[in-house]
Amino acid sequence: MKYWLAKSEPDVYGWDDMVKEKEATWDGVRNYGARNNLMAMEMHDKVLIYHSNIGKEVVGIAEVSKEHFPDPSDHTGKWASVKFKPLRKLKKPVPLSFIKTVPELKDMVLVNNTRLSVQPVLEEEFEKIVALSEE
DNA sequence: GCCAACGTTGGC
DNA sequence: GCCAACGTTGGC
Repeated sequence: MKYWLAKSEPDVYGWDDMVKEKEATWDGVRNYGARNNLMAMEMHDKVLIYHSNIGKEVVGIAEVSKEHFPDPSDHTGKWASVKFKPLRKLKKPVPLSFIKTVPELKDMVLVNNTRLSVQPVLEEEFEKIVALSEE
């Protein structure tokens, strides 16, 4: 079981849109690092969904419901896409500004490489964020 | 709206 | 293969 974090701008496609559609196709990723992460995902891996720009917070947990396949929005055949199924919304969103103050989370890619839109998360980090969302 | 950080492109 | 120029992302 692996853990990930995926970013999305909520005014383009956010948590609520995922829930409405029951399953989200994560396409349009045009960054090699992010693509490599998409391709490393396996069924049922857990994914934190993060809202960038508006909110700047982790809002929910999803799981991988379809492993990588060619990105339908791409015609070069270079890019990959996956599908996520929303599992549950966090009781309380966990904002980036707060994550930055938590010593256990200071090494998260989210904090150190703000521009990577699909990134790995350690199990401890994942658990910590879930715990923080329930305080 | 600005700007820093980073990734990608293209000239050499 | 290096590096400058440029474009994009995303926090503030």
